[in-house]
Amino acid sequence: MTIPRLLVVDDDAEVRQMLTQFLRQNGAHVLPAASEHDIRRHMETGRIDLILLDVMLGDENGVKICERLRAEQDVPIIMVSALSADSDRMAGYAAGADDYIAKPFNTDLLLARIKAVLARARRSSSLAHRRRKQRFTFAGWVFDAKRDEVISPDGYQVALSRREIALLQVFLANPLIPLTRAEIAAALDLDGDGGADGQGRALDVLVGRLRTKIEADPKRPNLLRTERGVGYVLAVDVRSEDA
Amino acid sequence: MTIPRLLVVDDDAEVRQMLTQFLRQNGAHVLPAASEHDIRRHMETGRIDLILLDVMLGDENGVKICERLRAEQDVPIIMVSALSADSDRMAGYAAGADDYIAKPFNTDLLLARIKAVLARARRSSSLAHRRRKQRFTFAGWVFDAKRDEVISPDGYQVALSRREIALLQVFLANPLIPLTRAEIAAALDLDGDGGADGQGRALDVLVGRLRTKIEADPKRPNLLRTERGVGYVLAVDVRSEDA
DNA sequence: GGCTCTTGTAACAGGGCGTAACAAACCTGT
DNA sequence: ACAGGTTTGTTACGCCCTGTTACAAGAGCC
Repeated sequence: MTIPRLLVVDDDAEVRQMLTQFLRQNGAHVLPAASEHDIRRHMETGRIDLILLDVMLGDENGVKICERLRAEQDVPIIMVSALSADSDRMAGYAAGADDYIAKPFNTDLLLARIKAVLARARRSSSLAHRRRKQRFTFAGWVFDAKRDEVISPDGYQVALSRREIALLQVFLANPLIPLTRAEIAAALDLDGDGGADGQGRALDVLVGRLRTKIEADPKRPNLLRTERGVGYVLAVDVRSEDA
Repeated sequence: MTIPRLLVVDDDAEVRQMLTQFLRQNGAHVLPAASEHDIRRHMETGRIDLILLDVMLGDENGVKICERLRAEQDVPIIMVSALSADSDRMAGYAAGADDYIAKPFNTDLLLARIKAVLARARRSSSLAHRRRKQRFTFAGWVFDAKRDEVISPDGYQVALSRREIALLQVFLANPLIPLTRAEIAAALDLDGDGGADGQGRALDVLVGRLRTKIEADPKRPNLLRTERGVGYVLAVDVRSEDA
């Protein structure tokens, strides 16, 4: 329903960067990650449609990670590796990978395989996808994920832009827990982390805009509170129902 | 878990024989086939869990067959081919294959990939097999592919032009999946990709026209949604029946 | 109070997108 | 072939979305 969200896992920053850029140009949301810890953080923050997992992650072992992920969740995984021996491939498949690609690879072929895996996942689990929570209520507000609509406590319908909706969803998925700027930025596929860095106040501006639409008094936010030096929190609990 | 039923398609009797024997030794129920006709016969007779499809079938073309099968039914397909060029692989994936294996292959690896594909298909507890679709219903609308007719939720017949029908069909074939401008343009044989590029806003206009006919409120589309910077999605699921 | 670092926000700019209007191409029946 | 209607691509204009920048306000610390 939205743009596919890919998790690119590679400990080589250069490869990660290259892949991220290429995939973004082809219409995907890309969340870069370098370790199993990164993966889990992202999986908690937001929905992931597919993981592109490098096998050699420094001291971590991609195959093991794949096994663990597969045991816990049903997320499609494509393994990427410099090892092209049949035994390595078999290890990948045995660990539950949906596909196994040897480096160096043709980027267009990679794209084709990603699409194949995504298409298969979506074709078969469109029901499961729809079973995701569809309707959130918090502090009198109602957010309908199906129609991307927000209704204020006094019944007015409020128009949110796509970006604002995406941001709201990140918070709704993590009520009451403070999210760092980096986490939010990653979940939104925003490049620059703001704050300390010189560049990229996009997140602050975005939060501001959302506040003007859903805060009773944007000057004194009650819902989207600032955690100084850290990030933001959705300061109320959220009730979610299926559609 | 029941014994998987595989369809082995190869026009070379020797290869077919070898594969059949090997797979049977590994606990599969194998049905040999040599042509598209054979495939269809078997698909009608009984349940098939996976098709192992050779690309070169004498005068028949495996890729085309794969495309047709995929359009009609939701059966996992692994393509097998002596052609190992990236472009060949891509053609396979584009035709909807779940995996692509180049000959000669390691039989154990083949087994691993078969298991991987079967595992995923089983995990996603395949819905009913889809037959050739003649009639689509979505959000109350009915599209009859045979008569190129569209009927609105309140029973009125709506006249769509050729181009509009073609566009609608592209979306109906990919419900809930965001399609890039390029993909849609390619499917419609539209030359210029629009948006950032200088030329060719034909797609936007076409989408707009379809929206005026199909959307309750064209200003705020609920069916044909825009994915900014990417393309469009049909935002509702589609139920399709054979005529 | 000063100093510094962080956050809020107004203004701006670039680009994507919707759409009205126009013109060319395409039908269709005569 | 011709006339009238329909369909389809192009163009132009303007709105809206979104990231950037610059500056103001605030928070914390000494």
